[in-house]
This record gives sequence, structure tokens and C-alpha cells, in this order.
Amino acid sequence: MKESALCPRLAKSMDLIGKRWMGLILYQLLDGPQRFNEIESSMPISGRLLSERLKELEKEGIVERHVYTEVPVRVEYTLTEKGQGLKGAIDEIENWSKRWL
Amino acid sequence: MKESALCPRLAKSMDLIGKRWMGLILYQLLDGPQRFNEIESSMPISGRLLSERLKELEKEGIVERHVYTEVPVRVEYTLTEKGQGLKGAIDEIENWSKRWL
DNA sequence: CTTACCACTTACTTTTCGTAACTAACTATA
DNA sequence: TATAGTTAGTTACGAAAAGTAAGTGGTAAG
Repeated sequence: MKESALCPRLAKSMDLIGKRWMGLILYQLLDGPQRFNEIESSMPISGRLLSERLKELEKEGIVERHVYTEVPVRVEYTLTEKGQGLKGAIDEIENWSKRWL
Repeated sequence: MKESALCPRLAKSMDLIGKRWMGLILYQLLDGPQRFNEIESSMPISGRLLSERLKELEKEGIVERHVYTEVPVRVEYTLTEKGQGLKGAIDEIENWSKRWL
């Protein structure tokens, strides 16, 4: 896939957070750390795709993955500072949806 | 496709403006009315998909399509008030990308 | 009569997504 | 000992969406 000639950084943002389910995953994590099952239950995403998305977000430094070796194992996902930085954008979209949808 | 149980309106927003190229198309239109070719040239989208996306946006009342029967024909796309309402969100994403990418 | 312009369509290939079943590691119950 | 249950994934496969390239229709200039 090629990039936009206009603003490569905006294009990359859109490519990343515009991916399917990304917005809702971030919205969910803005509520605080959540484990895999909690995120999966909060929206109709499949485990396959949630796993894939969380890996992308981790790779981009937007979320952190913490494993607690309890029984059964607990894995929590937390927003980094970079991830928290997206709160304004998510809020704006939420406000728009309340006003117009 | 099913919907999120959490906030259906946010889910719908994300589903709409989170679609591929939507963010950049809106960003482009925030600069003012643009014709098909201008949008197409500003990013590496294909005519097929741009046509499809603009139809979705028109159907949702986010953009308006105006045909000027000149030679050759000129077709301009303009944001409605509803579409302008997304400026805040796009701006937030742009700012985030400047800060973090 | 050919070329060019614009705004699309159409046909076809490749990538991504959705669904469901399966795995690993461990515990609790019978 | 065997069976079932927990979480956090992974795998396989068909369906849907996106990418690519060529074609269409209307007009006019050369």
C-alpha cells in the first residue's frame, strides 16, 4: 500500500487507528486496563482479530501487555502515554456521534 | 456485521469514518469543495473506491455532490454542516500524529 | 476520424475479515 | 484417574472488501 502525498503522518494515523475495531478497542482501554476477555466481550470482535489488533497497538507503543501468572493466567492491556494521547480524538468522535447520529 | 453493545452511536461513527481512506477524504474536503480528480490525486486511492466512499458519505449526509455541466463536466464535493462537525476529530488526530509519529 | 478530458464502471486478483474449532497450562470436581 | 472448566490465544477456511487496470459516455478540439 502506498502513502498519501499530503501529510504522511496523518495518513499513518488514519491507517492505524482507522483499522477495523481500533477505535472501539482504544475507547474501551480509555476506561482503564482491561484483560483480553473483557475487551472481547465488550464488542463483537473475534479472538483472532483482537489478538492481531492488540499486537499492532503494542508494536506501535500505544498499549502495553502485562502477564500475571495466576490460575488461570491473567493478561492485562494498558494504554501508554502515547495511547492516552488519543483520548481527545476519541472524545471528539463520540461527541460528534451524539450530535449527529 | 454485528454492533457493539457499549455505545452503538460511537460504534457506527467508527464503522463509517474508520473505513479505509475516509479520514483522508474528510481531511481533504475540510480544505473546501473539491472535484473528483482533486481528491483522487491527493492520495493513492483508486477511482473505484473513491466513487464508493463518496457515495457512502453522500448517503450519510456528510458530503453534497454538485454537478456543473461544463465541458468537460465538473463534479464538486462539499462537506455539509454534519461533515464540518468532524473537523474537531480530524484536527485531534492530526495533532496526535504530529506529537507522536 | 483520432485524441483528449473528466467522472465514473466493470472485470479480475489479492488482501483482510468472520466463524468456528482447536491448543496449552493449570485447577477443581467426581 | 478421568472429565470438565478456566483464560488467552492460534489455525484453517470461506466470504467480503480492497487493489489494479482497462473500458465507457459525453463533448470538443485538431
